[in-house]
Amino acid sequence: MTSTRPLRSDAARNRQLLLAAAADEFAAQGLDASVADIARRAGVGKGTVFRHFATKDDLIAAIVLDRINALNAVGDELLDATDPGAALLEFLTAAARQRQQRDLSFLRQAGELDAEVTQANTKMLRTIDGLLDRAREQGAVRADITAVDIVLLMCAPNHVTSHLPDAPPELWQRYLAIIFDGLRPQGAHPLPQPPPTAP
Amino acid sequence: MTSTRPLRSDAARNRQLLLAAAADEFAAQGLDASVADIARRAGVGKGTVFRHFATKDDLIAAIVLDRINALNAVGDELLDATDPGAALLEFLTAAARQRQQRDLSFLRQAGELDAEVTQANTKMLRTIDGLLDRAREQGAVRADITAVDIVLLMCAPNHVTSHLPDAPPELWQRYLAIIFDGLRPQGAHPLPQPPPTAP
Amino acid sequence: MTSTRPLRSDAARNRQLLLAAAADEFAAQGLDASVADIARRAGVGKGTVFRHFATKDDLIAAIVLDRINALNAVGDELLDATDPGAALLEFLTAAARQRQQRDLSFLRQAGELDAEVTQANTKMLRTIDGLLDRAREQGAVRADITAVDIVLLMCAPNHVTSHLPDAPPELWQRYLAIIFDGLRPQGAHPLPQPPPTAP
Amino acid sequence: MTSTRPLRSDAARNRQLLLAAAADEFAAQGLDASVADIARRAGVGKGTVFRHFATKDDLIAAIVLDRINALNAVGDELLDATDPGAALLEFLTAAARQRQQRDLSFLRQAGELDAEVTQANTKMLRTIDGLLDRAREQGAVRADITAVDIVLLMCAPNHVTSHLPDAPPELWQRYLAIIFDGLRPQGAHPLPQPPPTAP
DNA sequence: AATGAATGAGGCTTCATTCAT
DNA sequence: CATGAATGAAGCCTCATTCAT
Repeated sequence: MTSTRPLRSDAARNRQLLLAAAADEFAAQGLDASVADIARRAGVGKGTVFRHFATKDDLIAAIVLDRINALNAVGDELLDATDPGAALLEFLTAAARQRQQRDLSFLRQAGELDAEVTQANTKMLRTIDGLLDRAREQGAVRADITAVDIVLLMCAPNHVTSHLPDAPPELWQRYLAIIFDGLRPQGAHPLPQPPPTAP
Repeated sequence: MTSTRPLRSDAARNRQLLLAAAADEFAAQGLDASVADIARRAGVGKGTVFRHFATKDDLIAAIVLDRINALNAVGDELLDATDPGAALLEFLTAAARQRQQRDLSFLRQAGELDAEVTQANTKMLRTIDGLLDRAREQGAVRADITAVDIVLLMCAPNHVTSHLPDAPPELWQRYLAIIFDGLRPQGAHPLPQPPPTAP
Repeated sequence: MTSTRPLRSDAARNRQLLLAAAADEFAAQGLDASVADIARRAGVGKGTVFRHFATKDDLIAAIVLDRINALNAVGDELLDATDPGAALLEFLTAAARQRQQRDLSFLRQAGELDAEVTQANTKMLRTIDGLLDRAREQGAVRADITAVDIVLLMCAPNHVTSHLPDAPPELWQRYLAIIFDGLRPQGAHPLPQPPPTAP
Repeated sequence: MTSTRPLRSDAARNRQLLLAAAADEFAAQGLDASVADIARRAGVGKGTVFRHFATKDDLIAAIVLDRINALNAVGDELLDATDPGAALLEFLTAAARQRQQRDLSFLRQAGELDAEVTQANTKMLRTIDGLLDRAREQGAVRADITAVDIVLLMCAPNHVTSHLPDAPPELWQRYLAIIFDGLRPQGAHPLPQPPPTAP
């Protein structure tokens, strides 16, 4: 599915419809939104979902992959930004905005999925490493933070606000700001645990 | 548990067994761990679960209630601590240690549940308010942080580490430290969004 | 249980309490009222129900037996009545009043139960035969009716009114009257099917 | 079935299979025949039952609706019959034949179910009113009988025979004849209770 | 002898997935 | 290719019955 067949015009359209519908439905109902609901929202038959994604998990993985790739694109552009500190914040902002509303933490589920997601994740780590290095050089970020730290903290703002029934849609910005302040060198205290390794 | 019947000798034991088993199972498999699995882990029959908790949701609520009450107890003691900043950190540490390993964020689901949990939550907010006031006076915490902020951020360290398949059990301390650094006055930047109100 | 042990004073009381409570509960909720509900209504523990009646079916059988015996007593007295036609109507009235409100047609279920009920049923048939013979002689009842017919038609008035959600409590009298008119010789048409035999 | 979708070729067949199987199973085991048994008898999977009838109650309602509609069709034709008295008897015969063997008195349960059944019931009352008026004019039926009486008495013949373990399949005709004789003007005695109102 | 805790079979229902149309 | 019908495993829950207290 990486680059097998070019995929016919309307089949490609259905695929996009489905990814969008699934993302919406998962956002609205959580990870156990039913395939039937997704199909209905996409305006296609239930069977069509399985023609495009052999498994519900595959569908989830595809969404995750899409998101990581989009983030990677953003990240790559930001590597050339003039203000590295602002660039890193921008990256985290982009990440949070993506998951708006509800925390789509299928990341874990998807982590068990093969090749593509893992690969995209690895690439993301490299990109973040780049952003981080530059920000650190600039003194915008404390020294004891690694790319894995960033990946993990990335989900926090959305998760945190998901506990509030009627949170205003941009509330995550508040918590991203707090966390980002925690990443600055000013007032940084030594960290009690070493950074984790593999993502 | 409010103040109904004393509960017979062994029934009480089973109730505790079940609460523990359920917490474990939820931690291991997420919120949709099956009642059957919980019963099996507790070493009782499936029916026994329902004798103690009329509904799966009731079981969840009971766990949540237990935890909130425990936290409230810790919090109340910490109100008398000599170092208010350390006390707040201590409180957050206790909270995170409770959820060890995996993020038990049924809090939201349970929030919709009746009287007792809501009430305990309200009390927790008041307790945190107390801790926060004192820490703020001492200059250990920035001024623009509210008790609701704390409640929301409380879950973050565990959630964050839950994305790592084989995270070391104490890794959450690292992220709690980072977040707590974000709560300090040093290096604090103005927050882009106002604090949310009702929990 | 026929006449084994005299049954201690309060045990006998509990037995009556249970029979009454069960009859009420069955009348109120239908045949699948739970044993727990019955016990609660009787004000005893669930276990006590099973001490008195080994099985839910046994409990039902006991109720049925009680009722049949009561009817038999009424029937025996009516054998000496001066107006045989009125006596038969009286008997049917007594039968219907017993089942007031809801049709307790456990008769069938109970029919599968051994000795006692069967025996009481047989006796009832004989009693009805007596009532019927005398009424027939008097010309109050058509000739082609048998005791089994009476036994079967006995349940009809209550059953019929049970289909009305808010039937007035004495409505069954209306249908008993209609059916009884159908048993009179005046305007009787030949019956298309022979009378059934064994009850 | 109201007027939604045409229903695909084989789906329609399964629907009929299910209705038939359900009626059989209910007749054989009473109203709490299990959905699993019904599915097995229909030769389909358990899930298929729920594809066609969202709920066990819906299935029951569908059966009831089918039957009432069929009866209504019969009744409408009989409105044009030459002998009104015979027509009414014919109607009651059709009703009883439908429920052959065992009394399917889900009518009450279904009465609580929405629109369609209620509506069909109302129509049935009107039809019976028509049959009754004409029979009364002809002097074939006593004056104090209402359509609701007929609806209620309709179930009696089958119910009555259901208490006999091995009743011959046409035995209900005997009791219908007796009851119908009770509806004739000859030998009618005044009724002790007024007719009920709403069905 | 009574109580109520424990049990597990069985009921209804949902849902991912397969398959005939 | 798309559709939606069919399937059966699995989930939550109820309840008659047994058993320790």
